[in-house]
Amino acid sequence: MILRTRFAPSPTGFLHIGGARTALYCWLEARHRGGQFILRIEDTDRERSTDAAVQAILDGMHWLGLDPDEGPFYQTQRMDRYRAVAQQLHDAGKAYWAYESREELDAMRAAMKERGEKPRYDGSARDAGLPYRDDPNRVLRFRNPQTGSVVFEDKIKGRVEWANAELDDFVMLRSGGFPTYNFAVVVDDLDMRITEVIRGDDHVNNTPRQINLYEALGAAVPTFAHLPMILGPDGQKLSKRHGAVGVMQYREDGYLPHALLNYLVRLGWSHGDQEIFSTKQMIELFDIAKVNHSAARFDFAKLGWLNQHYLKEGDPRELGKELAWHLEWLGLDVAKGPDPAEVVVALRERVQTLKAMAEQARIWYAPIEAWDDKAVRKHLRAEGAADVLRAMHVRLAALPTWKPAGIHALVAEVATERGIGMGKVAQPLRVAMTGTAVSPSIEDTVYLAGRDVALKRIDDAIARAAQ
RNA sequence: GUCCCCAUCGUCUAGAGGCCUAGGACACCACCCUUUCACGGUGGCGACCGGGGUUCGAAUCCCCGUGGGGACGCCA
Repeated sequence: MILRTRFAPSPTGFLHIGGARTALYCWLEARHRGGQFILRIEDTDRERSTDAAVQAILDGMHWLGLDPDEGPFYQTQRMDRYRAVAQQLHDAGKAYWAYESREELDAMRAAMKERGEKPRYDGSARDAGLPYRDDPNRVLRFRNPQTGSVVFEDKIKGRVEWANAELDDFVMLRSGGFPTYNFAVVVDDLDMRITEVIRGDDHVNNTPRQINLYEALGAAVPTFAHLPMILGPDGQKLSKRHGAVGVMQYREDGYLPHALLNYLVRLGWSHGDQEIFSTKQMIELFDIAKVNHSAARFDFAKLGWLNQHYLKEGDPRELGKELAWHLEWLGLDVAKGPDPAEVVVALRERVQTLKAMAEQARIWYAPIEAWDDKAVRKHLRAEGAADVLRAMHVRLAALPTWKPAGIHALVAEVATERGIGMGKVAQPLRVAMTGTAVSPSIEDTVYLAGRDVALKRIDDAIARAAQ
């Protein structure tokens, strides 16, 4: 039997970091073991599901390169099937109709809590044999076993045993006729021939109910693997405040999909001391059974480090395309400046994200907007700075080929000629080019500006130095 | 409240009874490199939650405590 995993998000929000890791692990497990990866959208909650969220999830998965072998399947398109299975279970005496109102249910739970018990449905209608009737409170409940226990071998957590006495008769079909999560999941996983269910830790306690359902259906139970949660940097549950923004937000913030994948694969799993994994290595080495048992915190500093690692390793042409996207996002016209691929090479050792890179590259695509007073005073109005700038202007204007190496030679020449350090030449020039005292190597900074812009900025700087 | 799970540097983790004087990475600090900022290099700081067992020997196994997380819906 071929291994099949699935990622089954509900479209009530974007694909966040926790979901992305679950998807990655499902995908890796399938790839590692030559299986198939299925995507299913769990949209039975019509109140909260949105088309925009569906699209956000699809976009996020695609951006990360986690394309499914099958799907996306949508639960809302399988209603007939859920109803048929529900009917079948009802006819077999394994489900029953119940008509308690929400208020009654609330009161029931409140009373149990009062008594120090676990709040749950008390099974009032379980043996009442109530017939189907048109009632706004009508739900179909599963007749869960009341004795014994459910045992399963979780691939991550190990043996898990759950007393049936802890479970209640959960709702399978809501009053509107829509299936609930616990019911739909089982029917879907069965129909889609899922052999390995990999999902978040928050589903462990749903597992025993689902296993009981499989058994009521006389079906084979898949294996389960429950992933520990990802917490925010403060150790609290991930929320919008932390990293719980959509995966596409990471793109906007300048992260590379593979950096995110590499970060995520190491969050809860490891292979000795290895930190860097290519996609191929992840597939080769990933082992669901070696996933950690404890929750992990999300750390932006390490993600940043990984991102820069891939910025430094990547193909400048490819990275340049993505940089162009960020430049446009900042409202800059890429056509008005240097080839983004060259900018990548000049800046990738000094930034962690493409967003920061685009911001620093601004000086080559648009006029200098802000002057750093301190830098102007210290370098532009320094003794001999104007003279150095004039000398550079003359030489740059006459430079035969506009290349970094040639520019560097001129800077060295002017410094030697005057018996001053390189810094005395480079810094005034840098401020002239950028308005600040910080930028890439001076030859790259000048080169990327282009000859015309460079000469004009030197003129402007000489004027400014005299002010 | 009830049930379930978890517990090694600030963070991610290595560790499957002696290999541990607890290793790596990020972060942090110092120095080196240097035309700025970075990158890089070298070094440093830094952890087995507490208490009981088991054992010749425990970060590793067991129990209790503590702390953290999750779940208890006609949400997933």
